Amino acid sequence: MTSKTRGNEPPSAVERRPSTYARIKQAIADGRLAPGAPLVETALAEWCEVSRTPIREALTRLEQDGLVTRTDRGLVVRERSPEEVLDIYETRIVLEGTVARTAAARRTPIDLIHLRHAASEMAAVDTADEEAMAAANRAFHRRLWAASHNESLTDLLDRLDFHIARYPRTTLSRPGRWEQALVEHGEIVAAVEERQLQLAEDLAREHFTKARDIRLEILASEIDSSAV
Amino acid sequence: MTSKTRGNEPPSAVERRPSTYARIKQAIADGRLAPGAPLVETALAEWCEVSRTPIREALTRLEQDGLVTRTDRGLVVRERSPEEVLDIYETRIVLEGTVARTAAARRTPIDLIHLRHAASEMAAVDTADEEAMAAANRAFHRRLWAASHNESLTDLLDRLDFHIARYPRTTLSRPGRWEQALVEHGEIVAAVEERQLQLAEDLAREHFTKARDIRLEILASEIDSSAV
DNA sequence: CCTTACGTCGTTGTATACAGGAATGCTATA
DNA sequence: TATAGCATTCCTGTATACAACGACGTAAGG
Repeated sequence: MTSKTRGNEPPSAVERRPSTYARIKQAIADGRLAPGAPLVETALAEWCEVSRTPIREALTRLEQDGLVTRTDRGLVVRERSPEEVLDIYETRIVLEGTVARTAAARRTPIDLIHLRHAASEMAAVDTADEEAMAAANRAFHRRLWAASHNESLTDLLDRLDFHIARYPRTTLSRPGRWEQALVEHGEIVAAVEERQLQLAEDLAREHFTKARDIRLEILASEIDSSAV
Repeated sequence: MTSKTRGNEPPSAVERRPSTYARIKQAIADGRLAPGAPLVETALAEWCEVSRTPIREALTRLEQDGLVTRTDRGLVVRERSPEEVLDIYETRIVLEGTVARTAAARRTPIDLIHLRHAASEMAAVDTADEEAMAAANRAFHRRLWAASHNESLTDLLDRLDFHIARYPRTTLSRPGRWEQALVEHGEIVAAVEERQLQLAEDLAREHFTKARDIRLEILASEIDSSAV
């Protein structure tokens, strides 16, 4: 990736450049733009090989997303304290539980097909490829969101998701967690299929509560190792 | 951005201009820009007496907010179906319940003071001024949000709030609803004070469930009256 | 040596110029 | 009269010019 240095693009080339917004967002996601890093328009413009105008648009959107914030030193990648990270998990636990309950109430047969497909795709993923694991997991949960047919829920979860996604892979790469997640996904799908509203909600909440607990451990170990 | 030089600005010569974003948002809120209305940059630029650049920034933010959307006819004020409105209420019921529960767990003495102040301000509002009623009500609930000390919750609720706020006043101007809301607010504050987590959550959920029910009636009556 | 004042530079906010693309309407011809 | 083709005209996306503001460094004076 990072194929810059293309100044003379042939008009025939089908090369589809991702939006500046997506590019910067991705750079934040994978840590190339670390939390606290200053975002200078001219520098980003040079990086993306566009003028400041699209950069400004992207930064505006990112700021609205809450991924980027204004400090006295200008625009920087937003830093999240451990408390904030846990708060995001708490919020997500509630919303994912609600999504599961609503999906159990509203799911269509097609939703079930999609859910099962996503679950089996996930089971087939190479467990050495953390990137693919995260993608498959996300795909499954997005299918569950979609099955709730509540767009406002989906919108909010989409927002939350990226705030956590910046801290990648980790909860799923814990030994045994992946297999456990597969089982839990299966249980959630079953509850959704059988229209067990309360059960679906409880299972989803437990599922994400475990993710939060693992995150808490990770945060704790980071504090341990950084404290000197 | 907005002017930081305050204090020495005579309010006469240069009227303190709110941000273009706030202006357009307000215009959407009070219906001057009705749902479905096309948003043409040049027209808005003329209206706000600025160039297209700040307009574009505002529209980008509004689009990110979900208040404005891109159709084949360009950018328009987003229209919400009755189903979507109810879905927003459903989501909000859950989040407000969570906020109340979290506030009961985390509230500080200062939070309580703010809450009681906001409640009494609300009790003192002239019930003929729907605008003031809505503002006081919103101020109270925002205090409750703040007492939860969970910024991600607050962020999401802030987003949701405006999607509903566009349909103004109505649920509180129902006969008797205002007085009932005052009582319910008092109960919520008491539960938060006494750290009754479950009670606070239940009360908040009931409070917003009633708002949703009233909204449902309003939507029903609109359908009745529009059906010819 | 410390402090202060001034100048330069960097960065952002705003305005404007320019080009591509889509929609609309007009005209000419069958 | 209907239709096809063309021109005009919006409108948006991008680039660039410009001004204001703040930060930083340097130099001068106490």
